[in-house]
Amino acid sequence: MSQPQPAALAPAPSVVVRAGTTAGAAVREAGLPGKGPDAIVVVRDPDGRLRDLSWSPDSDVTVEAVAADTEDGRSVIRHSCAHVLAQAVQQQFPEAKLGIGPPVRDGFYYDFDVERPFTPEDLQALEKRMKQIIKGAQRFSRRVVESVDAAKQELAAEPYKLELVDIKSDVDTSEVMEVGGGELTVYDNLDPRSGDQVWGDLCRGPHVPTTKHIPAFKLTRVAAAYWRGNEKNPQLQRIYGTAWESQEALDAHLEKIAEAERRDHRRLGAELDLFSFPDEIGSGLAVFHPKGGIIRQELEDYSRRRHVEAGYEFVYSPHITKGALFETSKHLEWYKDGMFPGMHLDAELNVDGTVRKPGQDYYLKPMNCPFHNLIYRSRGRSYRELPLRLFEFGSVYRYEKSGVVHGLTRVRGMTQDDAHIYVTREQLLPEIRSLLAFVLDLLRDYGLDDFYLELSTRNDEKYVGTDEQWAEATAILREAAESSGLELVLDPGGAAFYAPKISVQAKDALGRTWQMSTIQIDFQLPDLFNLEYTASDGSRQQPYMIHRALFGSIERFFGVLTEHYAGAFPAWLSPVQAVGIPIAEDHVEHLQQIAKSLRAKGIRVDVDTSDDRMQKKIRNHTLQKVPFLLVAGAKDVEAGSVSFRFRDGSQVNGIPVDRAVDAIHHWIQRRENTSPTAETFTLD
RNA sequence: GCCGCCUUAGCUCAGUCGGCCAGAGCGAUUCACUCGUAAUGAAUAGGUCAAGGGUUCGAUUCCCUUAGGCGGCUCCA
Repeated sequence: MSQPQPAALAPAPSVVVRAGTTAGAAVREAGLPGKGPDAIVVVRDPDGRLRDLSWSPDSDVTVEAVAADTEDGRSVIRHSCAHVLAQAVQQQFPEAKLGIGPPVRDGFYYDFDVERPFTPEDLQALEKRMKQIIKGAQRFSRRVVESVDAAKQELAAEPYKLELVDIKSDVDTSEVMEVGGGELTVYDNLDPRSGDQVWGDLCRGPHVPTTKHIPAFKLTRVAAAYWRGNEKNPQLQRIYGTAWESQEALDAHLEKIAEAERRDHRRLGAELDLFSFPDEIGSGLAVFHPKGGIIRQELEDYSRRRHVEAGYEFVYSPHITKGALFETSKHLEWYKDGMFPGMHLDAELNVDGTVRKPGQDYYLKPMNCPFHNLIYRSRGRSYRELPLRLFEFGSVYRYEKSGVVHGLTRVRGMTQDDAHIYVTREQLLPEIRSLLAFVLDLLRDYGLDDFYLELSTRNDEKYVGTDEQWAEATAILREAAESSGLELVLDPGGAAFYAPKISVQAKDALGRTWQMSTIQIDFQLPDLFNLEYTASDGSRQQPYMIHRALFGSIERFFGVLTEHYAGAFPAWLSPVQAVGIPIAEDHVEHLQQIAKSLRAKGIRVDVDTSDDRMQKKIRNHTLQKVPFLLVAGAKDVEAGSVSFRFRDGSQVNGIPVDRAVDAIHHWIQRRENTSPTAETFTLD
């Protein structure tokens, strides 16, 4: 999630720190703020390292002052707040052993090894202690530890910290804040009056000058986490919190979390009667109700149409297959754990129990590509047919571990809008370029328009194929990605074992990013399936294969769009596009006539003839997020008109029926993604 | 898969420190009301308190197991 408060726009002010003086003194002399949301909390040295305000260089240096309300400033506040949390935990639970405590996006956490897990009541008590510590204005004081042995002696009671000291040389990531940067340092918390050490922690820093510089924080949740992220290690108890440069920024952040909860697609799915996950079917397996079905159908129909226009051909394949197919494709070798177990069929036994016919294993398919390869291979192919673009809304099943299924975004059964494109070497780059443009264009049509690209490269631990193949495919993807003009982020080692990939990351209305489309170049499967085509010179050549999913999974895309629009879908996707609301029973007939005209144009419209009062009807259909409410009473009946009320409560009254019908029709036909309002809804 | 929390009416949630007929709001149904821009009134129906086992004179309440959900961790072709 992005920040509710934009970081200060002005460039960070520079100050010169004279040799032997502190950064803090220079900042003060320069007249920069020492408190408030834009207080300077650390400085950045010419090498880009963040330094404490107590830092004192050996020679004159120019540094950048880093304010609390910048991303770096917030990280420092959060990291310092994590220390305060750890101090509070060890006050309250002296036996607690410390894990790590880094800042993370929007907050921080700290891991502890404790006898019993923390309870919500513990969190409250800890918050209270933290507030006392912060009020006490303890000083964060950096101290270099002489040697590894000295550090070990000091940390004898902290087994996890000892481990970090031992592995210090090979951890230097943003997650492990404890060690790194060449020397071992401890940050002591000092009592401001006596100067006594109250608490201390192995840490590379930097920190805010005193605990008073943590203006606002909140502990948010507890969870278990494996020590150093490895499931073979013991689980520690993790406390998450968030901290900000001001109470206002914290409140804005909490409000944003509340808004995300209100938009949660699982909640909206029930409220708007779109889909459900009946226990009887099984975890991670959704059913779409009629209203969700309409949205899904519209999503798919539009996609289908665009794919036809872009030269794709539609294919279908079954949901299960004999295991041999996935042996050929190596899915059974690489992903068996993620597949539903096979079903053993067709075996026949003799009376004595011996096998007469051995039978075979069938599997639910986790991917569509092997099937598409069989379609490709079903007859000889000519270079004239390439690029051959096979598309399928393919249902796939993956045995996701029980703890990971989550609404529509992580399911066990889903529909991929999957395409496999077979091309010659020469066609590869232009095809990927146009593919990328196609993908982005289509995503924009659904209302997502803020993207960046991610290039996932080879995981050297886990891959098949030659160095040349990987280098070539990666270079082509990179070139296509760079020519798109979008920001490109590298994801080293993030590729699947068989191919590098470009993924399109889209930001939704709340600024959260979702991985949407993926594009992969595959040189393995054409080989494993012996795919070939006849070139113009009569030789047999192996095609390249591109895997491509646009939505990824329809279910997930549905979930993302639900949250993006907060359930207020664009009119063209809305399950109910218009509802007629009569003021009294006498006005029903008039609305029925209007509804008839709308239906004739393919618009989904109801007339609410229930016993409810008209105010109640407006409330009901507003809560159902219907884009066009058509109100009619005696005045409208007499004038042959109708009155509009929109989702935002704005209204346009007394519109002649024909104009109203045309305007709604045009709005939907244009696939406007915004909600109509009195201001934006034009009647021409 | 691991850790923690949770599961009471269709939905959201009270409640029972182990004891008579388990409550509310919304929703549903019926009746009355016919109303100009976010909740008209009344009545009725609806629950083996997730499932199974145990402890107990007695369990929705305590314990165990299972299923499902939620928040993380690990994983995500």
